[in-house]
Amino acid sequence: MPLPGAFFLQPTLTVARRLLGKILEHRAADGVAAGCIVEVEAYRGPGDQAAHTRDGHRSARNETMFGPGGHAYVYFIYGMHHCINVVTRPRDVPEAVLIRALEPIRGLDLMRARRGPRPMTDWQLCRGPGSLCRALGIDRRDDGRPLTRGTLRILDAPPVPSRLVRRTTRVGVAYAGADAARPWRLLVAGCRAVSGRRVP
DNA sequence: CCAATGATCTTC
DNA sequence: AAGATCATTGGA
Repeated sequence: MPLPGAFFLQPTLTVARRLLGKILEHRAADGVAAGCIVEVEAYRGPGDQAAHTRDGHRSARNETMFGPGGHAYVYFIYGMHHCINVVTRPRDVPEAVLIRALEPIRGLDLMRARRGPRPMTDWQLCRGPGSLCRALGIDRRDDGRPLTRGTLRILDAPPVPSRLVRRTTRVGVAYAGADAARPWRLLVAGCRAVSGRRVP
């Protein structure tokens, strides 16, 4: 079952924590692919200097973050990658959770085809925010789509036990001053699909 | 370490 | 209108 809309209206760090273990599924024209969420980062609105909505900045790119929770905020970065966020909180509270890694569950052959000819183990297919969007066939056309229904959904699954959850600082936000030090990256310990900087 | 590659944002 | 930046990735 897809998660209900109310799930996404909770405080953003709560949503981030509870998203670990849930399933991100994309039913595209060329097939279905899905994975279990194992790494996320919370971005907390106007006051968070690492967020696209810092200081209330509102533009065509981040407009989706100002809408109600439960929708996908997908943006294009570095001229070649897409990243998908889960928008949280009610309308006009511009917060979101970036999905950084998935453990592949379904459609591994399709993921492999989308990722290209480079040899890759299963757990590398959705490692990193750009990589997982490519493996699931997610791009800017998916920006603003609901995650509670339709062909891009987050499905309920058992929560990850607290003893397996680690918190660290967020990746790639060194420019954000004091907010760069906030432990708003959550990940599942011992999971090989987790991106970049590892954790004991 | 650094190049890729283009939309977005800042500044003129 | 031009220049810098970027919630990244993969290869030297």
